[in-house]
Amino acid sequence: MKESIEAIITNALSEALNSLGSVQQDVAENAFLDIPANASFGDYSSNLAMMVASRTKQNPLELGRRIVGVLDACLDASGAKKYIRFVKVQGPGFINFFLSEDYFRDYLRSLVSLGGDFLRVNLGENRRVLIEFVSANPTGPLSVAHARQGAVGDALANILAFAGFFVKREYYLNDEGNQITILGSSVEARLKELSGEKVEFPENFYQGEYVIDLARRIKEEHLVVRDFSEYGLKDISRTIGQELNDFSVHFDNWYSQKELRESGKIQEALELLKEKGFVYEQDGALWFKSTEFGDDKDRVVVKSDGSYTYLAPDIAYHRDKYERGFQWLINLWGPDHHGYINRLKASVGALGYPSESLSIVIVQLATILRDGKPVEMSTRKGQYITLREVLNEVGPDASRFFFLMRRTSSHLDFDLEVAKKQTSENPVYYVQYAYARICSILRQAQQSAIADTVDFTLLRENEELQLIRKLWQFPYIVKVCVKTLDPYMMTVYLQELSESFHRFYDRHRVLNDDNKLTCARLYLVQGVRNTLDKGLELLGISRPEKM
RNA sequence: GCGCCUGUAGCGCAACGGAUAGCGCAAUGGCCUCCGGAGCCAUGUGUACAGGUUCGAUUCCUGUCAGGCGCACCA
Repeated sequence: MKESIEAIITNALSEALNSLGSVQQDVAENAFLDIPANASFGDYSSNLAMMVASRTKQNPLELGRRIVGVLDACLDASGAKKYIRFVKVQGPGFINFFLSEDYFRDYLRSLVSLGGDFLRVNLGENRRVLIEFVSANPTGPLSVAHARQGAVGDALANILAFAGFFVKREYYLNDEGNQITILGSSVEARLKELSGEKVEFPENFYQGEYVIDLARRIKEEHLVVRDFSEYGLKDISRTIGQELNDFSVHFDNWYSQKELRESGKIQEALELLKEKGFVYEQDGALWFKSTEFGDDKDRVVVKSDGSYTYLAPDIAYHRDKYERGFQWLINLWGPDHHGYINRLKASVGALGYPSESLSIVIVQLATILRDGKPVEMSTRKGQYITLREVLNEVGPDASRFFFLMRRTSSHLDFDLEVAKKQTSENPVYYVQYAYARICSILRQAQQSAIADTVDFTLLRENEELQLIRKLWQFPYIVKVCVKTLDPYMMTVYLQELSESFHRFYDRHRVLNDDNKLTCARLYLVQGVRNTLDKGLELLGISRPEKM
């Protein structure tokens, strides 16, 4: 009952609208119930009256008042009325709902007694989601761009799982092709160099220091390597896995492109498209009619020399994702791939799947600044800041928070010098500090102070009620993250929650002379702890009990 | 040339088409006999430009200007 008050209000609103006879179904569906930033506009706010009024040319304020007039009966029937202090039409026609203090106190009671699971929201209904991210070519260490994708993808996967989706994380491993061949040649050339041979090292070889390291290890350990590509691939993949692990980014599956090809699935997928009449031959190549699905031009899938373009295995790969039973595919890509969205969506459409079942999230680049100047990045030249360096310099918690702090679609400037200098001023510490403070309080609290029966009505200070209200917003924030496919709002929320806590802490003592009050406040900070704990966990950030 | 993203306070960024455009940093001044001062409180300037859509625009549309990125039978 308590957690579904949102549903009750939504139902009551549409019932009230119905009883007024002016049903505008499409409008009513687009109306929303929002938690306004400003508490003076209530705890829930609906724009329903304005939406309908604009369509029917009525006065929104007047319509709002008429809705409120009949709303009372609808709410009364559901038994929710005792939790609603009043409903008011404000501003240009918002219908604002003000919940009672007891409602919030009941929320706190449930939160503490049920713990983190109480916060869970079921939006996914166990729908199977495959989220694919990072998928960097295993030809060099991960860059900061990959790091950001890792942070966003991992957090997003956590949030989706928490919101009731069945989530699997996947890394698509490009373990064959030109790039890998060149990698092998690069390693071999460096090895010869180390042995004193004079070899040429072409422009298109991988120039990075790590190739030399790799070759040096082969030489020093007297390894017999038959296939340098294979060796380089294995070694670098292992390094990538290790780095991601140190960054708390985990995958359920590493999907090999090589195995995909060997399984014959690429051919199968192309046959399928052929049967459906979506491919044709021209100039000796095989083309996919992606224009029939909204792409600007058709795309080659098999080159005139008989080899596949990148698109061919990708079509097969995505078909395989669906074949494995996933209903929703989420791909995180860098901005350099945005031109690729249409053709992949076209592929999915051609295979017969709804285009909404594939979501592409473009993770904008993180520009690395050193001494205020952007660092040129190129995998080939081996000039870039690696995930490893960021981890060493800034640490996993701060860097993860940092990568998530801006909207995923926004550019991110990351000045290494500043990040290092301001480590203690990084917002992540503000949040973690709140957590550590609470742990400290709980350590000092007498066990006896935590009673079975708590009088939550003792929590009546402004800062206390505001803090509980903030706690109560957590499930709403989870919903926003799912809707926007962006963990960013969670970072904002955790900072706001910490702020509410610090303010409360500064003005009121938790451990005080009044046993009953102490007890109630201990429950309050326990609730804050549960919520911070869950929020940080979803973002993949540690919760230190001492700092 | 075509396409995508971005122009908001000194800097970095917020604001499902909503209400008085917010937050952090930096700056100035206050707050520890008391649970962790990595904290709290106070102080203020702004939507690149020109039109349009509507009850209402930072948000949507058109154009101009400025910045970033992408436009392969590469991956």
